[in-house]
Amino acid sequence: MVRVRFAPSPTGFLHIGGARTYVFNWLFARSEGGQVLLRVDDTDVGRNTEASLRSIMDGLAWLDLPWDERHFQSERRPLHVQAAEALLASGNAYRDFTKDVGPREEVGAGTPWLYNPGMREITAEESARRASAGEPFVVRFRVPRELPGGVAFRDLVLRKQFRRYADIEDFALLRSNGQPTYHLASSVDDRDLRITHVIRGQDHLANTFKHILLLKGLGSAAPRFGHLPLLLGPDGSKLSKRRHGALVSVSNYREMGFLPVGFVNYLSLLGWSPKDNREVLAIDAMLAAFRIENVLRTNATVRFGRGKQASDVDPKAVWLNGQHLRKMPIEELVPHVEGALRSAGLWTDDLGGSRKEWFHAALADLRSRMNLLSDFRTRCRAYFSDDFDVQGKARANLAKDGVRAMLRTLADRLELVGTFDEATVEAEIRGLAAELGVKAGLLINGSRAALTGQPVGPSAFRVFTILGRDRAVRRLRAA
RNA sequence: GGCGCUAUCGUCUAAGGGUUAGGACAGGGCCCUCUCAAGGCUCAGAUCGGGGUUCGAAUCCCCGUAGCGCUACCA
Repeated sequence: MVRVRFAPSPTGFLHIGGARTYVFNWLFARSEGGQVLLRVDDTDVGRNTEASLRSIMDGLAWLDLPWDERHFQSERRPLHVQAAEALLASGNAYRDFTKDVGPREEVGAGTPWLYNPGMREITAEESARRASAGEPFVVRFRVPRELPGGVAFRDLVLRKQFRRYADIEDFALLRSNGQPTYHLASSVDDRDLRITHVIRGQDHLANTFKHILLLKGLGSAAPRFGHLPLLLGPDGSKLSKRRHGALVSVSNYREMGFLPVGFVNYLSLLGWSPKDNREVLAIDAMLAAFRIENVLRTNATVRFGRGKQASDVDPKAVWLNGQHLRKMPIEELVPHVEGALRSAGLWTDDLGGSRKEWFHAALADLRSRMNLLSDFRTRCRAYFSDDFDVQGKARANLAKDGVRAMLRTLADRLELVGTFDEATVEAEIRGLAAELGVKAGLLINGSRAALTGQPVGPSAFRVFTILGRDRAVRRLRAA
């Protein structure tokens, strides 16, 4: 049984790179009939925040790709400590009494740091004595650097990987305060939670050699690994919360009005493709086409459009969302639009009841012009409320010679016609235009402006029937 | 500095020895048309550089170069 995990640390909001990692894990596991676990890697107690955890959970839930289990790493701490002690006992780890010097920032200083001198040689007896005497220490893994070989594994994405023991540093397992490090906690949990495949960013590649070593020291088999290419910001650097801020926050996309499937589709295409020129993919289509070995090895740039606005995301993402918006069954779209309308106070319960059919029909007419859910509460406002602004160009259309008077005449006539359908409305408008000797466009565009406050939108005749006779006539007169 | 990963239109990508190097977004044009979209058609636009191997290289190898990652008692 395939079991994957997504392991965010709650030290910031969910960003687009994390979301993509989740999407790839999910697609891989589900396409293999496997399970998806969520593991909150909260070992760095000092940096964890409740707000961050909430942001991550909300963001993942919004993606609508459900997980099977959720675990908190902090709750598993005894297991981690136990593993560290086992490694210490077997000689695969040792105590390092060097005092903490903080981050080593001397990059470019020549030889890389691999271990602190003198510490590997301390005998077990002396080590135990100093520890019980209260001397602070960190527990490090003893990399068998005296051996000629190295760690080899076959990556699901990058294929054959190898690193010499001599190039792997003696990484920490336990901090001097007794807290497990990420390496220890993550590896031990992967084992205990029976994770079969670890799919994570390429920034973890160097860690993987350590984790394989660690697991081997524990006498356990390592899972399979797949390292995803990184997502780069427009400036070319790895996407990060710190550098790219709200621009890469998943909540930004949600607030802009992305459909979960539109957003997931966009993410799925960053570093992967079904190889047959299809791009607009529903979840089941992604599932059917997904192959982890088809994931690219090259980093992808996330575009933010030309401007610097948070709303100015990759135009292709918006396009993809629009494709889903107009291709998905209306019934599936409805709850999303409902949410958008609710947030603007435009939702009334009859839209789900007595006027449900009308609502669905209106969406069918409107959605080809929309790309984001938010468009329904802005550009479509006049269809759901009598309280709407008249845009500049629409105002200009109404201000043209005698247009307002003509619209009132039109209102009078439409009030009297027998059936109120598109053909009738068109006949009345064209007839009136002919009588008055003006171009039909004058009345058509004027009508749209009066009815919707906008210079653009669906066929003006259609707008009449969407709004219905009463509202249409009222708005013509009020223009 | 050390250790790695990578390199195709502006961007996302297809082609894993043989194609006029394909598609999509964005951009230009045309059609449709009451507007705006949608849709259809179309134009422009790329194999980082240099060496090999081969009848033949975007594809395999090497060297450069560039970008990115890692190089913590962060994850």
